Amino acid sequence: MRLNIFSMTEEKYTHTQKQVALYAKAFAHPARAAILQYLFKIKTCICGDIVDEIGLAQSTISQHLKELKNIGLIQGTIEGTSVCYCINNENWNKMKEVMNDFLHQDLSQNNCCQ
Amino acid sequence: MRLNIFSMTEEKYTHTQKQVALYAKAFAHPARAAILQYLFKIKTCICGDIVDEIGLAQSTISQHLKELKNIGLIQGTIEGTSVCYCINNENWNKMKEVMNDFLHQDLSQNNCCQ
DNA sequence: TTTAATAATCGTAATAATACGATATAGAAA
DNA sequence: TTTCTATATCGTATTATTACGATTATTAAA
Repeated sequence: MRLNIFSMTEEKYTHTQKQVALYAKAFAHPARAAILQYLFKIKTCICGDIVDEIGLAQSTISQHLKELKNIGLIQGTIEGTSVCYCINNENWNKMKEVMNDFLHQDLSQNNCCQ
Repeated sequence: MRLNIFSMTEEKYTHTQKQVALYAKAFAHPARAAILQYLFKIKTCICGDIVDEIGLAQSTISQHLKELKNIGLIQGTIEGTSVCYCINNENWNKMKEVMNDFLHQDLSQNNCCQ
């Protein structure tokens, strides 16, 4: 996943559409959904054990963590020889607003086929 | 996008995590976000003009529509020589529930790095 | 029927995502 | 310093996604 792929920078799409797509990409792999859920579940920062929690290679987890960090949904703090990761509340809430607006579009009159 | 890619069928992830990833993939391209927004905006079914609305080839739009239809978020009804597409309310609401649960996980105690 | 319009599908090229092992880096402990 | 531990990054193979033109299929209209 990259930020500057062709379709993301095209003027073809609105800012919102690009934002939705970008955030959705963060969740579009079950490993990242699992990482985020885990960070919420333990309700604190964790140093280390994500690799044990999810059965993927250390380098793969690191790659997923980097993507989540680039998007801003998590943050990492160096803690000695390990890194503590946790949800970035502020950015998570910003993301939630964007996604909520998208998910809660009004459907009331959209029923001609149903 | 396919439903049966390796990572989606692995027992490694929970049903929820796989569902979140699957739904997120639907939004993970700005063209699909745009198509869905457009279907909401016009508040009715549309026969045709999605191709004009979004500047992509007809075959590309058709591909995106197929993906959205496979996931169940939209439905198409043949109407003469064209096809009327609209949001599938029931499935959209199911998706919303899954995504809402994921997005609204409790953050209150998750503040040790912030 | 023939022709036109509309959308789906096919074939395929280009790009992106994913995974993993190997290696590098940085800090802690000895 | 040397060694250990934890994590990041590199290189790369595999697979998935995306886009588009060409073709096919279906229905409407002439």
